[in-house]
Amino acid sequence: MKIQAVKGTRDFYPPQMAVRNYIQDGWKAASKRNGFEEYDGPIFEYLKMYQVKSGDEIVEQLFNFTDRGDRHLAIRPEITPTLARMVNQQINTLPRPIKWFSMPRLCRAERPQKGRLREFFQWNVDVIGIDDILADAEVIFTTIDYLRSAGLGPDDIKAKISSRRMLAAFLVGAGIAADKLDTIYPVLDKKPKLPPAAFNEMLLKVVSDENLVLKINDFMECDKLSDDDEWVDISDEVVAAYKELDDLFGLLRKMGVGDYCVYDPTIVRGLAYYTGPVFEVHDVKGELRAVCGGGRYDNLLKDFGGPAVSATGMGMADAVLEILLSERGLIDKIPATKSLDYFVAYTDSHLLQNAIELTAKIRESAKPDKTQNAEFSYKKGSFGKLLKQASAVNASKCIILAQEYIDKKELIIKDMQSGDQQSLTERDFLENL
RNA sequence: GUGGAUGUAGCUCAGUUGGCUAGAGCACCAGAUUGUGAUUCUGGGGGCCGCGGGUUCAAGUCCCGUCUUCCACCCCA
Repeated sequence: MKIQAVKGTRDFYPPQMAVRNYIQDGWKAASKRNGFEEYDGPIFEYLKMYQVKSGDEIVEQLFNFTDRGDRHLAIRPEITPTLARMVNQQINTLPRPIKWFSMPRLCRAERPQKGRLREFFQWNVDVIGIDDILADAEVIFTTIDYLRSAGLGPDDIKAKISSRRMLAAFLVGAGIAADKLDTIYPVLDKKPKLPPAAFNEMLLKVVSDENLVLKINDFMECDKLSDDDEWVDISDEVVAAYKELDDLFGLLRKMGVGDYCVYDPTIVRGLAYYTGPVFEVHDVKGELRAVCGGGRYDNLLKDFGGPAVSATGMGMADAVLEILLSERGLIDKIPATKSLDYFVAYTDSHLLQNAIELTAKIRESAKPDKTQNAEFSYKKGSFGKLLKQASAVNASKCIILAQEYIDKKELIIKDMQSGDQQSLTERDFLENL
């Protein structure tokens, strides 16, 4: 019986695994450069954990099951609830700021499409316990720091930044009841995707006031952050939120990533839990869905039964990122084939035992800080074939055991690139490894 | 969940109005080549033609269903 891979999943053969490792190594390195520590949690949690913020409709969109103890469980579709749970459990003893990152494998039961799979990896970076725009700046910087290190420049990607706090203050200042905001956000989030007329119609349905529709359009079409704009003076809260956002841009410029950052009020994010700055990174051409998204979520820990602790963070999935890197030719150079430091060959099959012994000694000399690998051939072919095999496995050096080895324990070391050969006694060779 | 496209060797694909034993290139394995490799030449292994049903003397080819993949919508944590 032939069994296929499940819909929306990927098989990582060595070449694909090399790409995945390249991406994840980059995530990890950027996290560590910026002072984040790695954490992880279980791959499944109680189903109700994901219903806390998203309601029952979320159940259809995740893989859930009942275990033999009749527990209703779900494979994690995101790691933020796990993070909230873990932090809440130890909130009194964890030193602040809590700067953690993770690269969880996540599953969502959605229809696959471009840049969207049912199983993927998502880099998460969060700063918890700091109610300061500095933390937001650092999360955004870390995100850009990684993308920059992967080879993406300000002409390739932009971090579009806006403020949920400012948007909320503006809407309330314009006359919208605070308890209606959650129904308006998902509509505003669609503005970039809809033709103006359709958007206005949708918006009118939730605000029921044509003047408000115009005002909101004005606010969302403003692409420069400036306190000259008439909407800034609506209320003290708008002024405060404006100043905060302005400070954020100032910090990002100081950090040297100002070129990557633009103000974009159409970045709303559908989710209700954001409370401050929000951002998404997009490809400049606008051909792909968002590379990542994030923002401040000051109420989440409290919603998960913990204390009111502020937090800000970001999530970046591997799917869109890989498409983008690949389109820009940035993952072609990854050595997908295996490489070998030493291939041990011999001219006479009697020397196979010696080759095995020497290979083992080279491997033994490898240290954690100095890895080196060595192989011999399983096949007892002619010397020509062994050399052919050395080429095939990408060996940088081939060690040849020949008559000289029998006579005076001398090895021939052949550089596979240049073809140069030198002789060395086995003892000298092993001592200099 | 809705709609469109798709499926032939490991990969990229060809396969005539339905008609002999389903092909090519690349990849893989082996030999040419028993002390010098990566390019050359020769040979070889690989196919439930996605799966199931139907029409037909005859189906890779036509019809129906189903699954996968891709794309868009819904949703987007």
